[in-house]
Amino acid sequence: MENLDNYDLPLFPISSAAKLLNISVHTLRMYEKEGLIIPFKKESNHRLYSKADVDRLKCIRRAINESKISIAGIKTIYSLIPCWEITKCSGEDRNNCLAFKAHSQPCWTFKHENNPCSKKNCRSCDVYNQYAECTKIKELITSFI
Amino acid sequence: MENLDNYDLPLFPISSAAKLLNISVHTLRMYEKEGLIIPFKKESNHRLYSKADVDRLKCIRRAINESKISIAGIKTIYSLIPCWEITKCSGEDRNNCLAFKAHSQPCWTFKHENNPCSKKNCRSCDVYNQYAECTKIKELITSFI
DNA sequence: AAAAGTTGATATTTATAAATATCAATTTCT
DNA sequence: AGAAATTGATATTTATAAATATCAACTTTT
Repeated sequence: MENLDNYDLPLFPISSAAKLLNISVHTLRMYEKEGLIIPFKKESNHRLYSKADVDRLKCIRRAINESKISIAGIKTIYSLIPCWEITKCSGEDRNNCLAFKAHSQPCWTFKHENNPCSKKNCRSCDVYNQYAECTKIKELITSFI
Repeated sequence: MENLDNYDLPLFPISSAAKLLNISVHTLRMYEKEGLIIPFKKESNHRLYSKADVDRLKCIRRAINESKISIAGIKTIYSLIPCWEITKCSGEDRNNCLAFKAHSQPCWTFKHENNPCSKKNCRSCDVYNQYAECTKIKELITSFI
């Protein structure tokens, strides 16, 4: 996490982000379809990526290429983030929440209705933002227990 | 988990276990080397597997073949089990524990010295036993928070 | 004694996830 | 106007994890 005030601003179109990461545009769209990344979308539907997004994607690439964790594995690990604690979900909200029960999809890949998340944008949610790094997830779990 | 009183007994030599699982003997040894399974060992060093072991291995095979989670991914997920809660590890014990800090290896792949685990056999530990199924790990985390 | 187990290499095969490359029809950016 | 973006297919390539198959030298089981 760099200390830059434009760290979270939508700066890069998909082609620039792909160049920064040295991967193809298609791969970026694939990561999005899998729920690993949520880029900004202009009204025109064009994607824009922040520096934070690029860092998140670098982290994902390390997990895939160095740690040898498959995309399905990363999704499963993301699904273990105790989102209900971060969002202060009530007991009733949890029981009605597909994300709470999920164990192969991150919470932010679900549609949230009639719960604290319905008003939020997952892109700017702490659940999505603070734990891109798999290594931080254990610390997170530890901190909540 | 079948309701059989011989469920946890060392019954099958490696060749029989391999046949039951329809995989090769070498693959079973590989899973052991990766820390996914801890079979019984006779004094002669020969492996023996229980029905519980076979069920655990079936679960691991489903994660690999159906859920498409890589072995490295499974190990990472296992490392997220809050062992320190299950074993009632003290704060000081945690800080001295490699397993507590690990995020790519299950706790039972470490040597435990001078902590509550040093007296235990991981094979018969709840951390190892009760959460072979990845889907149960989220429930476990939830239960502790 | 023969069969089956052990460790520890190394080498090869197989299966498939991950990534790339296309296409087309359309829209937006500069 | 031309470049670059969009969605949504389909097809192919590439990289490598997972699994198998070998060795050899030795020990244990039956």
